[in-house]
Amino acid sequence: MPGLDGTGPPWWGGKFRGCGYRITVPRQAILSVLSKTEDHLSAEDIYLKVHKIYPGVGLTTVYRTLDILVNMALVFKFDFGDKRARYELREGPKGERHHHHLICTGCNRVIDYTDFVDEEKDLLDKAEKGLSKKYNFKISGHSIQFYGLCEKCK
Amino acid sequence: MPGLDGTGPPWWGGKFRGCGYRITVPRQAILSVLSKTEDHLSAEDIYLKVHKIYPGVGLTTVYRTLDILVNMALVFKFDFGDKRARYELREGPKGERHHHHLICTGCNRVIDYTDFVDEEKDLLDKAEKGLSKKYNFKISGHSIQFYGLCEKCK
DNA sequence: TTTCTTATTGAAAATCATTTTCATTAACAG
DNA sequence: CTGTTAATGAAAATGATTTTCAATAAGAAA
Repeated sequence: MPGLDGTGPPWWGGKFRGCGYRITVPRQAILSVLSKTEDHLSAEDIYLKVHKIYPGVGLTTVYRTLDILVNMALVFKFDFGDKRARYELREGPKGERHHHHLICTGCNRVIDYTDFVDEEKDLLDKAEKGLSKKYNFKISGHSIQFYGLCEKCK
Repeated sequence: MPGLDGTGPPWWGGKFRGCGYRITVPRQAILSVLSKTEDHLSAEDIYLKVHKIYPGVGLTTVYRTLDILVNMALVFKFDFGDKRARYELREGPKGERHHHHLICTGCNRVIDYTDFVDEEKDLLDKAEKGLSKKYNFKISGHSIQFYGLCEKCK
């Protein structure tokens, strides 16, 4: 198999080893695909892209690798309400961008937005503190999303 | 079939007709179950409860009815990350309570909370206005949830 | 480099919530 | 009471994801 292109976050090699995982061609290919897009790809989207370059890589491996990447906190997994999960590298091509999603219930298009995230952060921090104390809950994450109809669909 | 107990929101009879739907025994039974719980029931949970009293009612009908109820805005449909959808009557036994969810990723327990919902509402209103203008998006709803580990699981 | 161990893999089968199909039944308008 | 047709249940279909299992390849050790 030909070598990879070396794109993608440079640090995951070490992180992988650190977690006891082997660095394999399919895993590199999947990370490479994720690192080259701004989109919210489904497992099958990723499979198709990887498959073009490495036809040997199967869908099962894509699922397994994505699971690992999510557990390693290298990748976000989202659920936008259609059945398939979507995946996004935490550190995108332009560095980490904290953002949320605007989901069109008409065409399933997803718009990233970064407006209000600062205000949101304040509120979320406050809520997190209050809730974790009141309910004795160890909060590890949150999700905010808006649903509606995009320009074209409304 | 024996009659129903007459619990549940009193107004849905008319609302049903208004939408051109027939009032049937399975539909009444499902609404009755929903109106008697504070829990976040899955379709199968509801099926099992309904089935105890009306063994003739099938799971398919539960799914179909829930779909209708969600579309009529009588019921909320949630996705807590385990695969099954959860359903909640909008107007619960104690009247409508605007609340959000704290989801334990350990045991899948869900805690309703109403703290911070006022502050959240302010933020959400502001965000909704801003986003709908900026992205020309007609916002129809939102979802906020926190994930973490509950008392027992952490 | 070569060998060895075992994590990783792909293909196919299994899962499982949800949806569809279709012949039968029951709401309810007239 | 009767006719129309929406609603129903059982079974089959769907579709994303997971599991199984024998074959393969990563990387430590020799």
